[in-house]
Amino acid sequence: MVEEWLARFDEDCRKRKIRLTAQRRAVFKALAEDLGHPRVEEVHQRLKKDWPSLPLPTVYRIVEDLIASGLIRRVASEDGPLRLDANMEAHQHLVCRICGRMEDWRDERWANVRAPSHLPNGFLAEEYDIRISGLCRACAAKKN
Amino acid sequence: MVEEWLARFDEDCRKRKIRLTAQRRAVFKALAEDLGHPRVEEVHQRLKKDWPSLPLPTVYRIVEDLIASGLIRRVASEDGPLRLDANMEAHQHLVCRICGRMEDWRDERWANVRAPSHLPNGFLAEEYDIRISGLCRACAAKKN
DNA sequence: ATATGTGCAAAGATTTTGCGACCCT
DNA sequence: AGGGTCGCAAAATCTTTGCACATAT
Repeated sequence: MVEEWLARFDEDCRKRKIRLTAQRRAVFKALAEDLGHPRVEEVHQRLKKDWPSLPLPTVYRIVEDLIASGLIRRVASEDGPLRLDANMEAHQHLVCRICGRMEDWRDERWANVRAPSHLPNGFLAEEYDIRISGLCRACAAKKN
Repeated sequence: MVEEWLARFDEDCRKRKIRLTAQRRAVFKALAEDLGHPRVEEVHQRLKKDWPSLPLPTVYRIVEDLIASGLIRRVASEDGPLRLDANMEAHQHLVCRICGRMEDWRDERWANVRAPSHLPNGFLAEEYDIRISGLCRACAAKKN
């Protein structure tokens, strides 16, 4: 699957006129290999073994570019560091209100949702980000 | 409306055995008066005029407590600072993928959605946070 | 060739922590 | 009275910026 995504990545870069650099490809590859919503810091660590010198600020810049181009997306942890997701397919997240932990979840009810054609202030909908907020088992147990 | 929310706040504090302090009440009041998803820093600024000495770290601690108790909630800006919302009623957000700007939006289709009774790993659903991700008018214009 | 992207170093912004004093219940 | 909270100061974490050099198209 990673191979397939990388091929599409190259194609998308050409299509969107973003320069395809080795650094960008490496960052995307790291994200495609880790779909557990890693932080930028974690991506950087993962890249260390193949690319020991790639600096963290560069990873930040690349991540920003890829998000702006729609090749990856942010999935806010709601409590601090930015988290990333190379999975652009429709899926939902369960987010713990207390510890911020987040896991993927897919419910067919949401799969075919479409945005209304008219949203306020000319907002251009691209996709739904549906998250169910609540308590994970561990935090629920702590509260009794 | 703010008065009503404050009354409920006092009651909820008692109910949940959180000590009702003047500081906590002031923070909640500031949030009830500004429903535009302020950052912690903005809440702190707003409190300055009524409470010049209340330190920022204390605001952080109070905010953390109120979130953990379900009296307010986080609405992640997806690109950095934590944002807060004292409006606990069901509503949706439009979030710009590029600039992170976020606005409230209410669609009746979502108003009465209920969480499935069984979620993975014993996750305890409290509410849906439905956000439509895309481009705000300004960012859409910049991209042509 | 040239505009775009990267590396390096430094700073900026945001959030957390430790500890003694204070105050709600 | 006693344990949760607050104030203060300091630090840790996360993210951005400026500028010179390198590189993709």
